[in-house]
Amino acid sequence: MLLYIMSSEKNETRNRILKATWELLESKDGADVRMIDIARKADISRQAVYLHFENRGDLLVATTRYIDDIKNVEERLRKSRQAKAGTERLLAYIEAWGNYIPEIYGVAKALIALRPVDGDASRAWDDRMDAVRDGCEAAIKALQKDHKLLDGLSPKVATDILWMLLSVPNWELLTQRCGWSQKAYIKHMKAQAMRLLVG
Amino acid sequence: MLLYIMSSEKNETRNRILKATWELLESKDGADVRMIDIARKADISRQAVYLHFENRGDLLVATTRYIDDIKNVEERLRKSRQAKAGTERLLAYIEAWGNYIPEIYGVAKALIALRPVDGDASRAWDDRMDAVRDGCEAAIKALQKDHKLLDGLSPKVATDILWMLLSVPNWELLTQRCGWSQKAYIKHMKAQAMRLLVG
DNA sequence: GATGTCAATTGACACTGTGTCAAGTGAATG
DNA sequence: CATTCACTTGACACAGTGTCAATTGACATC
Repeated sequence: MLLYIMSSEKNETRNRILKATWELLESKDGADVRMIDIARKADISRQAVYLHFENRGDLLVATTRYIDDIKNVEERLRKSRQAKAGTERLLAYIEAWGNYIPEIYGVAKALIALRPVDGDASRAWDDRMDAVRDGCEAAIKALQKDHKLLDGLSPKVATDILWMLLSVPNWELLTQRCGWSQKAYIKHMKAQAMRLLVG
Repeated sequence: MLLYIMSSEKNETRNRILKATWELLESKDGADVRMIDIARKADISRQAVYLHFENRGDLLVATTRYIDDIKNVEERLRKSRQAKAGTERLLAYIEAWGNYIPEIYGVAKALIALRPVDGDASRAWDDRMDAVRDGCEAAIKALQKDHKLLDGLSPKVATDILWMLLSVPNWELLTQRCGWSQKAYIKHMKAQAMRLLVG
């Protein structure tokens, strides 16, 4: 307990930086969030940010971890794994991940924007997407076990398709540019997955 | 004829810059192509690039136009519009656009990367995507006319779905990260469109 | 109460890339 | 011969990232 408080106290500034980063990335729809903006929001000097994070990429990566912690992704996705029947599980996964996207969208956008330039950001984002792919793969495996996978579709290809369907750019296109509500997005994604994967 | 030669001669350097930009964006998989790289490849000084293009965004936009001209997009897409039956037309459009993506991929990537920062690049890319959407909409309309549109699907939603399916990020995910061949990509996209839209 | 530690501050600076400007060159045009 | 045009060169402003050295103020320890 003492240890917990200590580390919490010690990381107070660090957490304030992470929170500031998150909030700025969420609010400013663009990714033109500078280090100085973050510092100002966290009420410290620009240089002090570098006492806690090596560079911009490092900070963004840490921010995604921070959000995961607070939003408790693991918990949510675990629930989707409890569904027994293959199709139920597929739908539960779509619901869990699909509803998580809007919560990380701000950071995701910044990370994607940094991708061509920053190797760290690139790796961080790819790692996260690989994790999503694992989830897709597991859902497809469950489908296959129940003999519900569409005829002529290999698990690999089915996983690829589901992964594509649930990508952040697709969510962005449909909800931000096409004006779909989050509810409509989830509904249609479920319907599409059923049509494309379940036979 | 004289006029043609004159303008061609006059624009020789301009075309060399466009060609250099294109080639660099294609070759360097990243988008870290600097103005000086382009200038060097075009065999002129960095500053001279600004005699032909206002800024980086302007140059990138002009490069997409240049590629369109050389690759003759209009011609290709027009062919897809000649198909009479709704489903034929849908498939022809997927084939035409789907096979065009790899040819503009390098520039597309650079333009997308610039999006959060540069307003010009943003607008340029959005314009191009709007044009694709128009193509999708026309294909869906043709489908509807033939009473082939899946029951319960509005033309708007159907257009959105087709647009999403044929997006560049999806192409990137499937062919670059999942290792699909271009041929497999086209085949599966057609199959998916049929499942999702045709009833 | 002196000492040391530690987080943070301040001001300065190097570096990169974009975009601008002024002066100059060299070849073609009239 | 003078002008024009595309281009060159060198210099510079500006923005953003990342680094460094010297300093401050709080807190802990002996």
